[in-house]
Amino acid sequence: MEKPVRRGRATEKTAVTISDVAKAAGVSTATVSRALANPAHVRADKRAKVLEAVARLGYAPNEVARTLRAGSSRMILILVPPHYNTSFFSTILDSIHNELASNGYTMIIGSLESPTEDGRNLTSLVFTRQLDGIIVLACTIPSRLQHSVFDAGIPVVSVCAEVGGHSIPTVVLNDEECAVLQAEHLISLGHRKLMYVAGIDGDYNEVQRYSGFRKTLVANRIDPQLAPRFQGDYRMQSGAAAARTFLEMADRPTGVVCCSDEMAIGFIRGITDAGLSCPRDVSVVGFDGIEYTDYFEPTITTIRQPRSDLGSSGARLMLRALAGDKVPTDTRIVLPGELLVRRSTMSLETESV
Amino acid sequence: MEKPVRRGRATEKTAVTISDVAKAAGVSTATVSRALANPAHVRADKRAKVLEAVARLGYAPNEVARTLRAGSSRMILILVPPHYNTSFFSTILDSIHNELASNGYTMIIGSLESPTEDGRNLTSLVFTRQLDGIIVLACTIPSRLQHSVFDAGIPVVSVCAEVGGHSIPTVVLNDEECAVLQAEHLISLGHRKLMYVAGIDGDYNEVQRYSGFRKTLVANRIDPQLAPRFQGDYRMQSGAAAARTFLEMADRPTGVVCCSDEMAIGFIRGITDAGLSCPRDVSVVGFDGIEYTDYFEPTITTIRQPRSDLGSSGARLMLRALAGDKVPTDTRIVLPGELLVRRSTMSLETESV
DNA sequence: TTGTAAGCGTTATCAA
DNA sequence: TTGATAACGCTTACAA
Repeated sequence: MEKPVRRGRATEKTAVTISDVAKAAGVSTATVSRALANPAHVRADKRAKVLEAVARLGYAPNEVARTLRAGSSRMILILVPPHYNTSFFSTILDSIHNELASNGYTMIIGSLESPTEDGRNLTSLVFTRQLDGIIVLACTIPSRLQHSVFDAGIPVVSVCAEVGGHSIPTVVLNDEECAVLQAEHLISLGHRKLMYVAGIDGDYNEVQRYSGFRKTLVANRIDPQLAPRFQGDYRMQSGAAAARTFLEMADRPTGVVCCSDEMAIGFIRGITDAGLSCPRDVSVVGFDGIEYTDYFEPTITTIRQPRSDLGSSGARLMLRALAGDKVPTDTRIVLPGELLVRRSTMSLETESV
Repeated sequence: MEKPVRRGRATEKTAVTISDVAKAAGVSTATVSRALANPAHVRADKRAKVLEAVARLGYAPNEVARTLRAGSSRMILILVPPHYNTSFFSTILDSIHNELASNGYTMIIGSLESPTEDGRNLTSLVFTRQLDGIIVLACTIPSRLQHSVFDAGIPVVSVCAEVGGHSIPTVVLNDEECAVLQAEHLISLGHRKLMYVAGIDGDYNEVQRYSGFRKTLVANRIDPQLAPRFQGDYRMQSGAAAARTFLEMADRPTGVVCCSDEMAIGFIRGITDAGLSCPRDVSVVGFDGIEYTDYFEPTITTIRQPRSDLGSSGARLMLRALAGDKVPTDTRIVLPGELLVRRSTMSLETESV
């Protein structure tokens, strides 16, 4: 037998490999591999020897080699939206992580955040890092990226929004009904001149919520055409911009429905700077239920999203798909939001006292 | 020549490999590899043929195989603290990402977030996924993890805090001086009864800032022993808890220095709920400069951290180390913070008018 | 139940 | 400058 000649770069710090363990335990590498991955198929005494050697040598399987050979990395990519609000998403990420980790999967986070990030990095990540799956979190996927994401042949699950153009298993909030809750709340307080501060135009959540808003007006015999709609982008600055528009109106609305809490905060800041007061001069409802709404002055009436459930339901859908279970592409899990009434809204009557 | 028998699992979707390209271009796989990684070492005409084939077949090198062979993944792990505040960290992550991405590195984010995450996942990530480096972001590393992180033989850089016990290249804010700015600002407004709302006990930033706070009192002939220190944890809830403690005091301070913006927000919420007003009854200074401070009512006086610079400086340190440059372990880059005076602080005299 | 050995897709050494 | 080929460390089909 020929002595194997070492080729390639010299390993600076030779890690413990499976053959070291095999040698130490007096078995073959195959047995070590089996003892670790498939304990039932290895006789107890050998298994014990292997485990002892593993512990003694501090062996950890090289995941890169495992991935190359087995064709699966046990890594799930979570796509998060640009400028995502951690106040909102961290809970979701956390619940996804818990669900995946307890099933042996690692999650890595990819964002379309920076200007330099046109998705090419992620594309290559998807194609070349042997990802096992992708969870899309409230993202609109650029078409360039869509191509690669959906062609990679790995399961994709969407959470918090539907991905336009592709039918994939999805977990969403009952966005439309929640917007109904927002508007009905204001109307029940006597407000009939309403304004709508929109999220990113065309965005799934935005479309759903605006639809609920309009339907509620119609149901209450208010002409939706007369309710101003401000085009925002979910962020605080656009809420402040909405306030500027609001302030210039001759016949100002008395109730404002916002598509995010951040915009509600920005809006209230804007009208406060102009000497108006919330809720005395105008009632404002937010959406999401981020922690800040409970600390802001005034505390903000909003829709609480079941973040943990959204995340874990999405992760479980992914795990099912990874387990080979054929999850129908039209699977929709719809979770209910909840109206939290706080101090940014008050009845119109009270105001005129 | 023997026909190679296909062993192992059948590949469902055979991706384009380097040998497909080699075949199409009429060269060897070695030449393809060189044409891509080391263009100068390949004759122009062959290189052109290779590139054409790459483009035509849509070839993307399998990074897993590359990593296994080359021993480097071009992946950097960013360790983020539990419950990290995105409002603050997203800018830092973004600048790190930009710096790394433009040098061919991918960043992955690992957090010590969840209760189930005791660091074992990350340990295995470090050891088994062939990471090239670790950037520790404002983290206190659990000792269990420290072992693996520092023994992995890859460069580690710390950003926003020093890692206790190990000397590694670090980028930090001049925390102590910033705390001096906070305290001096209040003192210059006539406040001499000051309270300090602390971050996590023993935490690097906390220690530095408290030191600056105490020094400023001493320099102004105020006995630091008489200034109450509330033990918080950087988060909003603990700010509200600090307010409850404050409210019970017989002789209430008139100025409050907080170790984070979130605690400042929580504190103001707490005293507002009790019928007090900020800044009329008490002046409050935050720390970090998150966007919310500019939207909260009142807007909050705080310390602005140079987040982009913190991130990119840290990333550049990492890139230097990856390039083989021996970065001294005692490297310290200290960046200056800036006091932003807003409306949560006012002069004590004005109050007594 | 166990061992042998092929092969995952790349890079890098060596010889030409 | 190029090609043949040996690893990288692991899993797994197959034979024993």
